[in-house]
Amino acid sequence: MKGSLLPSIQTSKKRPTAPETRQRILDAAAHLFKDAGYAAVSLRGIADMAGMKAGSVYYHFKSKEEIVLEVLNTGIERVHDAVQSSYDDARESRSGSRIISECVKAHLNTLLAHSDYTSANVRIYGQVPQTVQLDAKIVRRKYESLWDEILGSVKAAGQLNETVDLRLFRLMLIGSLNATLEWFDPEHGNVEELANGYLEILLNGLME
Amino acid sequence: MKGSLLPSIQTSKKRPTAPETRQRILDAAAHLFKDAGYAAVSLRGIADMAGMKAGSVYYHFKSKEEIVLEVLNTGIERVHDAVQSSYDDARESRSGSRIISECVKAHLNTLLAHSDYTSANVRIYGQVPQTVQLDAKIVRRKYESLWDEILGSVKAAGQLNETVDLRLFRLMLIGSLNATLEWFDPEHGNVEELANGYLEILLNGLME
DNA sequence: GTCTATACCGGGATAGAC
DNA sequence: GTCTATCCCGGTATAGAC
Repeated sequence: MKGSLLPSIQTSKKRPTAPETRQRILDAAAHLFKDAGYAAVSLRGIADMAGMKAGSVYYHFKSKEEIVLEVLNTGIERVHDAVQSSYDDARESRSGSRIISECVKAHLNTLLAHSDYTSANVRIYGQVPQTVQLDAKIVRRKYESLWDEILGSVKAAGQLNETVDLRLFRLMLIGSLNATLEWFDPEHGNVEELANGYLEILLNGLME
Repeated sequence: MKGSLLPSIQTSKKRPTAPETRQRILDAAAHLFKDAGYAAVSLRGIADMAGMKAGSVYYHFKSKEEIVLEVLNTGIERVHDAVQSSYDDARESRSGSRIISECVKAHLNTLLAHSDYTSANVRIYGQVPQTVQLDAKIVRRKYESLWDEILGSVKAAGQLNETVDLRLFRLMLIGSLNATLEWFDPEHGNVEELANGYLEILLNGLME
């Protein structure tokens, strides 16, 4: 499941060409998108950062939409992989709070420190054309399912407050984690501390 | 403190003209901005929804930036007023959870059901030019201060978990509330139920 | 106070030389 | 595989008639 199954946006079969240049374009696009949003980023700007002229980009991609779709999907694939891997490791512990903690840290680290693709996804998903959103939704949903599986397994082990609505909690959790993008600066703050602070509130609650 | 004190963006002194038409333009802009983002909305689109031609808008506003700045500030003023009012009412109860609950409900109701201006602010703040962001930051900070006051008063009454970092909690709280904009549909769901679900997790925590 | 007309710019995208 | 040149469109903003 690399970049496969992209219904509406035509991703020209298999690109036989220059995987390295392709990457440079995608890296540049992800970096610019996460800072400036979708519409504000021009192909000229992307090309410039990738060290080429705008026209040359079209040898590698059919359109701006094809570029952004690949950025979007790569972004989710990266958090998905990171969280899946943390989940696989932590589930042996059979500790619900341990499992959730590790997965939250994986999500935050990928989002804030490791991947422009993931932060670009969070930042611009709501700004891209509907057709792109529709295509990107497939991979997104798989990521949501992963979290439902994680939280479901903890609940099944009887380690969760019975009254908590899992879907609602997942939405709140991912939403609050993604919202850190608006204010957290990884240059200044420490992601581990951030995660611990959030987890304390989420796991134990606010009230005395 | 209506729309006063706007340093960088020149808001032409005092508009002696047609407050009603002005409102129509701002209403249209807020509505379009909250759905499509900043760059994707054109002055032609705003004018169209306000029932006029693009050129006419410039009789009322100097630029797109002046329009968006006013939308942004109005959006914060509205949540601020709503939350302040709920806070004033609920503080008599001297119940920390009651106070927080009412203020959270006021924020969510304004954001999701009552004000396009507030949702526009949350949605597009990160997309507008730096100059506009800088000007809009003043009003934003006052709103953050209000929440610091609310949470601080509850903590001072000894009703909060001692270990909770108030600034971090404020960021997490507002972030998670604002993130509901991405998925919650007020036509389908009930804001009161949403608020109750969030509050249960935030106040009591997730773990058994 | 709103209109039409238009200037001006920068966007995405294509064609063809190299 | 990248370049230059160019097309076409739609954006913001202005000028001047009404």
